[in-house]
Amino acid sequence: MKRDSRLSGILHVLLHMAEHEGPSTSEILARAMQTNPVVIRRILSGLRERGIVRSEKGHGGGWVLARDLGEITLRDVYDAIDSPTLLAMNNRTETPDCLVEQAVNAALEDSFQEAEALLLARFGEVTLKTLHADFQTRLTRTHPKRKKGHVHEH
Amino acid sequence: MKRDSRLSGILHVLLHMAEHEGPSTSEILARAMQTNPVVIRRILSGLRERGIVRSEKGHGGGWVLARDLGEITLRDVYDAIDSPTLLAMNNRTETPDCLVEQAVNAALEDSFQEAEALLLARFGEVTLKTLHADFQTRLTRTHPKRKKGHVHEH
DNA sequence: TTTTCATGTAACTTATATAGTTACATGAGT
DNA sequence: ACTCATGTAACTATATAAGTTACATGAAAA
Repeated sequence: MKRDSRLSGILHVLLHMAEHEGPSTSEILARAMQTNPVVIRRILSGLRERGIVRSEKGHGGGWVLARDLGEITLRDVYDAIDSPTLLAMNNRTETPDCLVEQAVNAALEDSFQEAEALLLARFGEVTLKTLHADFQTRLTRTHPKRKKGHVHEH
Repeated sequence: MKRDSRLSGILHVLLHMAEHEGPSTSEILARAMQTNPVVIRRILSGLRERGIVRSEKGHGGGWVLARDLGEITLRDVYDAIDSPTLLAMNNRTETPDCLVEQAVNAALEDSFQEAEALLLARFGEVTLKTLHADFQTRLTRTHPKRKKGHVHEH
């Protein structure tokens, strides 16, 4: 299976939006994420529906965060991209007649649900503000002199 | 991504092998798992390398468990099918230059690793004997009269 | 010793999901 | 009117699991 990297990608994009003065166009954001503007618009449209970002058309248009960084959890973002499948594994049959398979499925299902619950709980604990603070720390470590540096080379 | 159901499928097959007197052919096992014999042979060949099953060619040949049910954990089986990816999500870039992306990746990576560790730990706690006992319980609930029933209709 | 049966394995096809691209409509500002 | 940016449908590319075909290998039975 090709693994889903939308959450990782879109968090990156959101933090860039936060650093950017005024609206960011999907073209600029796509460059930061090294992908196509349509991919950005597609993903961000989900976040717009959830009130995480806003978009404007035309001159001076683009995307802005609709809430404070501290008010956006990874869980919010995950939900806004339509809660993609977390686990790469599955039970072969969802509701098998075979009692052997039922026993197997029940055991696996337990573990799967625990792992999913743990992931979602972690996502709920982390806000974009947390990530932004971590970024600032990394920036200071890398460029100790500069108070507020550039973000990257794109 | 298409989700991996090999673990679920092969556990089912192993328990059927345990119930079956003498060697089970890949054709019989494939019928139980509703798939192709080659798929069974392909997966079981990994388990053979780990000493979980043995196979014999020719008349009266087929597959048998090489160890006691209590000596085979789900973790053993998982490893034997080559430790497939557990999580359906990925970081977009593994070692990004961008500090923003590094902060994002680090946060996600933490959660991902916790979830994976939890799954593997659970797999390590459960043996085929556990699953077999659960199966027996289900059997008794479904057919209270019978001491030792058939397994299923395949 | 030939036939039958079962595994071993390579090569190919199918199915499914993410990601990327093209093309064009819509609407806001200049 | 012209430009810029989003909105979105439709198509293509890519990756991975799963299923299938075909045939070689080797063991037991006839």
